[in-house]
Amino acid sequence: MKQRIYDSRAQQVVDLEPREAGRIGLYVCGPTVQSAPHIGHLRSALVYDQMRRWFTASGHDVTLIRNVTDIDDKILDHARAAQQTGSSEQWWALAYRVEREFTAAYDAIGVLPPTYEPRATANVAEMVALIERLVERGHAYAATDGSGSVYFDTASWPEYGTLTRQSRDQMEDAADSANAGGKRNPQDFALWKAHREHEPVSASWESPWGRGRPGWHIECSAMATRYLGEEFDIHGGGLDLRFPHHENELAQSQAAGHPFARHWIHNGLVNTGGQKMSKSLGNSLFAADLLSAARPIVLRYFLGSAHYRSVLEFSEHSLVEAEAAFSRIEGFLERAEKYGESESARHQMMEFDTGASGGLLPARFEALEHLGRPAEFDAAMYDDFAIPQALAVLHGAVRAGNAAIDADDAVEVRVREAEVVAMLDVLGLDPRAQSWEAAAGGSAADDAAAAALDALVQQLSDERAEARKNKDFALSDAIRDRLLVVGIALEDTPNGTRWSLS
RNA sequence: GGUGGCGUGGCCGAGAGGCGAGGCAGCGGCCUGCAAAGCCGUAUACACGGGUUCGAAUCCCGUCGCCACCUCCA
Repeated sequence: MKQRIYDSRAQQVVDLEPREAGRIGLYVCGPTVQSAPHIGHLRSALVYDQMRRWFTASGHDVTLIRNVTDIDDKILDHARAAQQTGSSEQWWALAYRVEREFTAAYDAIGVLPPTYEPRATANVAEMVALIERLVERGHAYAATDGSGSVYFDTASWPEYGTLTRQSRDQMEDAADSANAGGKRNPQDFALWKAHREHEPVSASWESPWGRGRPGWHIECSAMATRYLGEEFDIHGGGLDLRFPHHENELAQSQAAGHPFARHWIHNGLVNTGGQKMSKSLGNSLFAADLLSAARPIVLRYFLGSAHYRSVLEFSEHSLVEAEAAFSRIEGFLERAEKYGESESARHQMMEFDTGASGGLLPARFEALEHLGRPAEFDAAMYDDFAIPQALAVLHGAVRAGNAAIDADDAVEVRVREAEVVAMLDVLGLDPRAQSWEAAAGGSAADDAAAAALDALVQQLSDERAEARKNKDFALSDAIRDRLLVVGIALEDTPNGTRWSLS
C-alpha cells in the first residue's frame, strides 16, 4: 500500500514518493528556545514522532532532523530583560536551560529523540555560505544603508509566495520594514542581521558583511540541506510557520539552486476556548502544568488523538476524558494478562504452548500463527496518518478482547491482546513499554514501599474474602469502603480480587 | 485588502455522494450478595437556504457564524 500524505503546497493528498525507496528524510522545525515549552510544542513534536514511528513500522529507514533555534531576537530580549532585574544568566545559558526543559517535556510524553538535533549556533558557517551563494546568484543584497545586514531580494524570485499562494503585491509589509533600514522592498526578509551595539558580542559571528547573526529562516535551509541533502522528502512544522518561515525557506533554498523539500506538511494548532493558545493572549498551557494534571501517557494519548491537521481543542475536561478512554485500554491489557494466567486459559492454550513441534496444529490455533496489527489499522495510517480511525480500530480490538475474556475464549483473547499491543506500540502508547515504567520513577525505595502496601492491602482483602465467604457483607463492604476512602479500589473478578489506586 | 481552514448528537472527535467511526457522559439490560470492571442494547447528528443527483453530512451556488496566517509563533 502506498503512503498517502497531504502536501500543503499541492493542497491535496498525494502519494508519498521518497527520493530513495525505503528511506525517508524528514525535517521538522523545532522550537526557538526562548521560554518554557507549551502544549503546542508538545503536540507538534508528538505529531512528527507518530509519523516517524509509523514510517519505521511500515518498513522505512527514517532520518528525522529537528532543529533547535538557539539564537534569535527573543532569546536575546529575554536574557537582557532578566539581566536588568539582576539575573546573571547569559543568552546562551538561557537558551540551553530552556532547551533542556523542552527535551525533558518531550521525553516525558515518549517523543523519541530525533536522529539528530542541530543547533542554529553550530551551523553559522553553513548559513554564511548559503547567503554568499544567494548574493552571487543575484537573489540577496547587502543593506543599502551600509548597516551590514543582508536581505533576500523577493523581487528577484518570481515564485515567491507559491507555498502559501500569495502574491507579493497583496502582502502586508514586513513588521520590521519600518525600523530595518536598507531594504529594497518591504517584503524582503533578513538573511543576516548586523551586530548592534546593545547586543552581546557573543551573539555575533564574523561574516563577509561584518559581525552579525543569522536571520531566522536561513538556519532551516542550511541545516536541512546539511543533514538531508539539497533535496529531501518531507518538511514539517506548525501551521503558523507556513508564512513567512516556510515560504522564505523555500524561496531562499530554491533560489540557491536546491530542489529542497519534495513535500510540505503542517500540523494543526491547539485551541482553548475556541481560540489559538498563545503567549500574547495569556492563555498558555505549559507543559509542566499539563504533566502535573495528567499522567504523561494520558497526555500523549490526548494530544495524539485528533488528526494531525485538525485544530485540537483543549478544555478542562480533556484530560479527564482522555484518562477514562485510555484506562479502558489499559484495563483490557490487565484483564487479559490476568485471564491468561487463569486455569481455563492455560488449559485451552496448553496444546499450542507446548509446542506443535509436529507442525500440525488444530485449526482453532490458526489465528495465533500471524499475530500483529489489523489491516484496517495499517490502512488508516497509510491514509495520511488517520489516527482517529486507527484508534477506532484499537478500541474495537479492546472491545472484542474484553468480550472474549467474558466468553472464556483464550485463543481470541491472545489474538486481540497481540493486536492491541502491536497498535499501541506504533502509537508509542504501550503502557508496559520500559520508557513509561522508567518515567514512573521506580526507585528501589519506591519498590519497597509498593511491596509493603501490596502486602497490607492483601491482608485486608483476605479478611474481606473471609467475611464474604461467611456472607458477612456488612463487614466486607466496610473493608472495601475504608480502603476506598484512602484511595484504594477493590474489584472482584472471576480470578480473585484486584486492587488499584483510584 | 489577500490567503487558508472550520461549523457533525450533551461533550470530544472521524468520515467526504448510498450500510449512523470511535471515545467520554447518559439511559435500559446481562453479570454481581452489592459494587466496580466488562459485555449487549440505546440518538429525529451533520450551521442555514437553494441547486445537481435515483440518492447529499459529503458535490455546486448563496447566506450566517467562528478561527488562523499576511514577516514573533508549534
